[in-house]
Amino acid sequence: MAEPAKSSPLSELRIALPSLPLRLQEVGRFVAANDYDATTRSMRDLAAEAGADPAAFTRLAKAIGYSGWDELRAALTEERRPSQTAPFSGRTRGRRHGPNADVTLILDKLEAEAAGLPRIPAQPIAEAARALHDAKRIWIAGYRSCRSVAELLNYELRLFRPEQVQLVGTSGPDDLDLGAFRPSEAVIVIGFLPYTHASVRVAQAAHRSGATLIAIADSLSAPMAEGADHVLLFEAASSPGFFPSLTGAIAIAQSLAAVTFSLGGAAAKKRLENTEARLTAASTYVPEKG
Amino acid sequence: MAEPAKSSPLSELRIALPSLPLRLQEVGRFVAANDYDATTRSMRDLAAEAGADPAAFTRLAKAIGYSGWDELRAALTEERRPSQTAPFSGRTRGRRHGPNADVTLILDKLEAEAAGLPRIPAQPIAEAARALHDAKRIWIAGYRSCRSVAELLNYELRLFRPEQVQLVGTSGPDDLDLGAFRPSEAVIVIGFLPYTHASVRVAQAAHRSGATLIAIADSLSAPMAEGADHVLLFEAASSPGFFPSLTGAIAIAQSLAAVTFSLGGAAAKKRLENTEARLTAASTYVPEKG
DNA sequence: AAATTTATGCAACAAATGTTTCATGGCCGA
DNA sequence: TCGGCCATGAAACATTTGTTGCATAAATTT
Repeated sequence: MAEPAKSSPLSELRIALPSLPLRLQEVGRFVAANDYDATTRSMRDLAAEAGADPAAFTRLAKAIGYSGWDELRAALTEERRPSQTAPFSGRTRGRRHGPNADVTLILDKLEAEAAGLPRIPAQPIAEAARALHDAKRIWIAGYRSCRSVAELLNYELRLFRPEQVQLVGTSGPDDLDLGAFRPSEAVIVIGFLPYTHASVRVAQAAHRSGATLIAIADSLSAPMAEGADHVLLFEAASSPGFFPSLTGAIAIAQSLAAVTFSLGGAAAKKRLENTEARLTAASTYVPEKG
Repeated sequence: MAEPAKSSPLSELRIALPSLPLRLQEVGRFVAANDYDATTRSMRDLAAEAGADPAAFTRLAKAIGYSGWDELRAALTEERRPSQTAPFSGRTRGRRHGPNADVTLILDKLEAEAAGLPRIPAQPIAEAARALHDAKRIWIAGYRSCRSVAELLNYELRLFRPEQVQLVGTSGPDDLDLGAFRPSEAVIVIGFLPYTHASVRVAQAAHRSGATLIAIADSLSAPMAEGADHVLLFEAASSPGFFPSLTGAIAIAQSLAAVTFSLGGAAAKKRLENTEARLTAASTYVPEKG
């Protein structure tokens, strides 16, 4: 009947949590959220802080397969021990294949993407943000994998400028929107190699209309960057693996939104607070633990 | 005669060390070298390992100005507490405002996000990818800003597993899909603070159904991580600015897709080539100039 | 509605913890 | 050499620790 030892005590706890009695769930959550205190302070101390019975901690430990609280605490302690894990990266560059070829791939990917971020030029982002700030309306377009970036930008900008931001193609075929661009507006197009015809069409329409065109792209020579007033560059191919990396584009999008927000000043802050208040009132969010 | 509380218990110890009796010096060195064990294990345990008398620890604590070993240990514990705030990042460099306050904000943001990426644990991603590989069907859910991550994952996975990947809530209300989860399937939920009720509902439904639950979250104690078979952690709050950072979540999503693809082997490669060929035939892409 | 199981708080328990006392042994100054 | 002083280990001490038995409350089944 003894459960086989799983990977990590915290994940064991997490897996078992939903099937536990109510009070045990409470203390389980408390332990997961305060695992450092769990390893350093006494069970009775924790019980007092969690507002629970000391016995609940013993029962919790037994419920997830340990002989008692002491054993659980020992497992948590060992997991937290600092020395065992390498402090930072620069590891195991050797074998290309092997038991953890996957892990190696991931580490290389993360490292490469981390290296790419500081190479993003900041100045153009700041300038583009000012253009967004001045625009009467903001259109956003991105296709295929870039659609996620477009939607994130749309979401964040709408938090404080709800009536002036719009995704291209939400209310029908793209072509309907392409004729709606005006000189006082801004159009953001996101794309990288291989470039879609759709994104190029949007960029051209924006240029023809006289609207401010902002391109988030992987190259200055990208077709949607032609005629753009602002080009924000990132490295899509910098990381290993099959799919082009989007972290750079996401980072640019979020920086753009952040600076535009800060340019908005008190008015933007007020509108964002209103939006958040409305969402809270609609109980969209799970209330934070008290 | 009480010494004033110095900066750090470890430096107090180091300063007082030379003027202590021989045995207390030994014990003091042992504590300095094993301070993690000093905070977690019992005094007698340490004494046994150090080959010293338990009483020596009490005397050591008193010798450097504490009321006893308990108080010294408490000080060491507080010093080691991890969550004090962000572990590093030299933020607020120089001027807070000025002509390029915006550029500074962007640079800080990019730097912080770049620093966060290598801290993403890779092993859980590899394990989750294997679970995805084995799943008969894959569901993906993410709300509000996390929707962009969900859609990116959906897009990339569908490139090579078109019939088995689906966003929760595309074909009607979410609730319709929640009843469709099966034990042989996998459900991916993305979310961070503040957590939406919708994402928690999906996670709970997945757990109840017996499907493999994969949570991409900012904390082990996130409500959608409860009962999850795999939790992939990233730092959402690591970067300055108002909006939580999504680069970590995006990087995880792309790594997950990349590893899952590589697990798919020749079959996945073949299907992706088919998809690409179809898109090329439909002239979705702008032909590369050459 | 009654019976049965389960969950939970309380209190008592034995074991372990940190501390203190005491006896011993070594050291230095008279 | 003697006598005071301090360092040190062993054992006894009062607390505190994690645990468990028990009675009650809640939930579930019959």
